[in-house]
Amino acid sequence: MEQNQALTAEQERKVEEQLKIISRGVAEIIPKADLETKVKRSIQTGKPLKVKLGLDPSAPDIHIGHTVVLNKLRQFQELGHLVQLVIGDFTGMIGDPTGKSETRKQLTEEEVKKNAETYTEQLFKILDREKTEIHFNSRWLSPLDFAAVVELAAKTTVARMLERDDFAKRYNSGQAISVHEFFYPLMQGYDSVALKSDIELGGTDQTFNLLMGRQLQHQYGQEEQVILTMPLLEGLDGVKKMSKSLGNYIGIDEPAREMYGKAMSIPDELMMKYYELVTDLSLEELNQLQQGLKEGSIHPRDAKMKLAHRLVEMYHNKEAADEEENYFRQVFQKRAIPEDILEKNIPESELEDGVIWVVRLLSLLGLVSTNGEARRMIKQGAVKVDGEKVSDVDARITIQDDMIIQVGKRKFAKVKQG
RNA sequence: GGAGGGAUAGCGAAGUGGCCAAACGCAGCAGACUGUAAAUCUGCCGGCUUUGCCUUCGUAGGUUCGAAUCCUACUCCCUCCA
Repeated sequence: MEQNQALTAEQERKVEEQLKIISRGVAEIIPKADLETKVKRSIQTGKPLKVKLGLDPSAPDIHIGHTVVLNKLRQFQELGHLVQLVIGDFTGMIGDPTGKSETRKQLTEEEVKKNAETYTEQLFKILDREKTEIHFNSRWLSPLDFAAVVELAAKTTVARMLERDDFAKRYNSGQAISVHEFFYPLMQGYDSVALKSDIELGGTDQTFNLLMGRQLQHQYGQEEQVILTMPLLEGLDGVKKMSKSLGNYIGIDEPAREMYGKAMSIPDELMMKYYELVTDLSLEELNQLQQGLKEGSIHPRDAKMKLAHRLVEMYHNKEAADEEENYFRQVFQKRAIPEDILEKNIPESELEDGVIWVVRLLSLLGLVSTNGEARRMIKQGAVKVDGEKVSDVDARITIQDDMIIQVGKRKFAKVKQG
């Protein structure tokens, strides 16, 4: 990282601009000085930087939490750099212990392959295919023999491993840590060695693993990568990190309606963070919004609707976004009945002279999962038939075509005579 | 290898012969209030055409009129010692 020839004024400007874009929204850059050096050199030599992102193929659906990092990658691409996606097909068979309080289940080779495919399909909704390399880390990890593995393992210490927060916690609380779990950071780090990455991205929870890459590169005689961590996006619950397994996520492949609805359900406090991390609003727009919310000139609900609209527009299109906004107004603000509700036939065999027991009806329509639930809903006044509350658990309903059954605020079904 | 502790509903956690379908907390669901937010209050929260019945307290047997609770074996987990 020496050769510090003077840059032209034009180049200086470019470096500054790149650094500004790269740094925006980032949680941490380790170390900042190296980033500057690398960017400078890249501009001087015209050689793109290799920016690595490791993907864990255990949860194949990309959600907007992932997009925080992906958007940053796209920015790199827009600046002319090269993205190295590493599908952890090999690592996936071990399972990343990060943030998990217990040993993760290992995936089979087949599961991993299948998940990886799903991944790449979705990724290019955000990334530029032309400037992306896809690597499977089994390519360099499977050929390693035991001697090589021992050598790799010798490059770090148990004490160092135990610095990692979740390992430390588990160790101290007496929970099991399998020895093989120590290999995960090593392998991820080795990926960087294999690819000679310049920069590695990840969520803040990945910091330890990313640092391992730096350490290993150093020990293998390479220039160390710069680490860039992105803030973790909390999920719909507003507390925990967005993740598929917690079910608090918005998937980028989800239907527009789901997406809009889920976006509306995020806590207010998180709204700005979402705007900042997952939309492409400019800084000025962001500030305006923030100001408006603070002064009370913008209703938080409206700001959130705009966010929901934006998201749907990004992953579907404007028409869909408009439609869902409209739907939302209809159903939730005016408490109206949506036009396109699920229709379902009630088979003749369920009827006795055209009459059916309410509880049975609800479960046939799939509005409840058990009869007990149906009873509960009825007792609590959550059930309406054609707008009329049904409060008798034993009520019999005379089926009519187009009859509308409602459970709670959001579940509707239309009865069709079969 | 030795000694000890544990396994209870989605999770955490009480319960140590009948009052246990199992306290309590969390999560979830519904109602009220709202902005399908948050907070709050109320109710529900194994299954069943439900004043009752059926299946559940790691697994399999046993004792008993009666077992989540006692006995036996097994599986898994943890702690300490080596």
